[in-house]
Parts: sequence; structure tokens; C-alpha cells
Amino acid sequence: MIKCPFAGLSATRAIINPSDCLIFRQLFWVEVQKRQLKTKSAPGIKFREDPAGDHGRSRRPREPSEDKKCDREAPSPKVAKQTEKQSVPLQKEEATKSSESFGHWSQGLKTSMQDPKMQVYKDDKVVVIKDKYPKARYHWLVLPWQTISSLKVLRGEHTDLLKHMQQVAEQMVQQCPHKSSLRFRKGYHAIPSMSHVHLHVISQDFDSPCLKNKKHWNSFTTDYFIESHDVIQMLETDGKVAVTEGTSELLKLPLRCHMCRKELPTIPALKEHLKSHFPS
DNA sequence: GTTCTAGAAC
DNA sequence: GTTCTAGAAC
Repeated sequence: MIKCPFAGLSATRAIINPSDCLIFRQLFWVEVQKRQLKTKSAPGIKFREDPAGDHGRSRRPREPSEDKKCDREAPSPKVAKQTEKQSVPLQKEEATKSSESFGHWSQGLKTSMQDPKMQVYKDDKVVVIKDKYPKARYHWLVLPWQTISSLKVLRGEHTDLLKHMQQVAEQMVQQCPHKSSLRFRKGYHAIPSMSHVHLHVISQDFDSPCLKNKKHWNSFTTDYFIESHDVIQMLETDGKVAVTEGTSELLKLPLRCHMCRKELPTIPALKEHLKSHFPS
């Protein structure tokens, strides 16, 4: 049995065949639309201002449990709220086996994807969570339940799974209330910091206080970001994903606007420049 | 991945 | 003097 992720839809369903999944998904998308429209402030989405006005620059001792989420509120449980532990299909047990690996920061996605409060969509193959530190107005991660550490271990047999991830990613775009005014990209970081394969679905405004440095910027605006379509194509033609040597050097490139290619000297200057392309 | 901070850049 | 970055630590 799997629990419906919506507070307002508390009925449980057993996912026993694909048509059940479809019904479940339809309920999901309807609910997401309703809730996003209800909570949205038109026309643009404003990030909450840092109450201290210092954008996290204040110096104070770090507490282990602290989780500032780059000066924003905690991820809203509005979209997907679950109060009961659910059974998770496929390889959860396998992932849980190595419990000590969950402690390290690089394993954080494995923890987040299992957290019902983080999940905005799930089916028998994948789960979608909001990026904990979104680098744009909309930034989701699509993750397979199957434990796949990185692009390096992907083989031809994973092609269908990656196609499904891309399909779900596109559904996330389509349910976005601002899809007509924003451009989205779907892709993978060539050399991700976090373990567990994850597909980024990110709006191209890059309007976020969590976008703070050159690495953030270049990881989404250079070839460090590999289109989902290209990864799938590599798997189909070569049976593996080739990451070009020297890709990590792309992170050090000068800051360049992804819209007009103008080079900007600093992150603050870049952010100011982006306002001309994406007025709030 | 993020936070923190020394020191570079202005 | 302040702003900003880069790299260590986590």
C-alpha cells in the first residue's frame, strides 16, 4: 500500500498496475495545481527577505542541527504532506543497509528523498523533491528509488528509467503556474557533489538567495550541466555516459550571463544584471 | 552540498 | 574602510 501524499486526499491505494499509477498521478497533478495557485503571489515569486538584512553573512558559531536553507523558510509541506510512514518500493532496504553512509553530507539526498515532507511527487520508480537550496525560483530534483550513485555507473539498461525521469521532470514543468513566462532546463551535473543520481529541473531565472558563487552559476550555465536528453542519447548509443576530461575546470570560467553572454565581474553584479532579463 | 573566514580586491 | 571570493572544514 502506498499513502497518497496529500493531506486533503487521505485515501490509500495499492499500486498494483500502471493504470492505478496513472489515476494516482492525475489526482496528484490536480492537487498540486490547486495548491500552487492558491498560495501563489502574482506575478513573480518573491523570496522572503533575510530578517537581519545581512543575507547570511553574520558570523556566529555553527550548530550541528542548524539548517538555514539560505535565509528562506523551511520547505513548505503544502504540496505534499504525509503524516504516516509509507512503504517505499524497490530498493529502499538496500539503501538503508549502509546506514553509516547517511551521516556524511554527500549522502543528504538519500535522506531527503525518503522524507515525506520533502516529496512533491512520487511513483513506483522515482521521487521528486524540491532542492533544499534552490538556485532559481523553481528547482526540483528527480531521483530514482533505485540506488544509482552517479552518472558513471549508468548503463544501457538504465535508459528507460532515465526516460521516465525526464518525463516526470517535464510534468513538473507543465504543472508550474509560471511555465509560460519561464524557461526551464532539465539536466545533470557532470560531476555532482551529492551521491545518488538526480535530475535537476530548474527555471532559468536563477533568482535565488541560494545562488551565491561562481561554482553555483557555472554548474548550471556551462557544459557542466548536461541535458537530460543528451545523457539518454549517450546511453542509447554508447551504453554509458561520457564526461569530458577537464569538465571541472568549467566551474572556474568567468561569470557570463546565460541570456546575452555579457560577462560580469562579480556575483552581485551578475544578479543585478539578471534583473534586466527577469524583472520581478 | 553548505558555512565560515582570511585575505584579495576595490 | 567595505565587498567579495576562494578554499578549508564540515
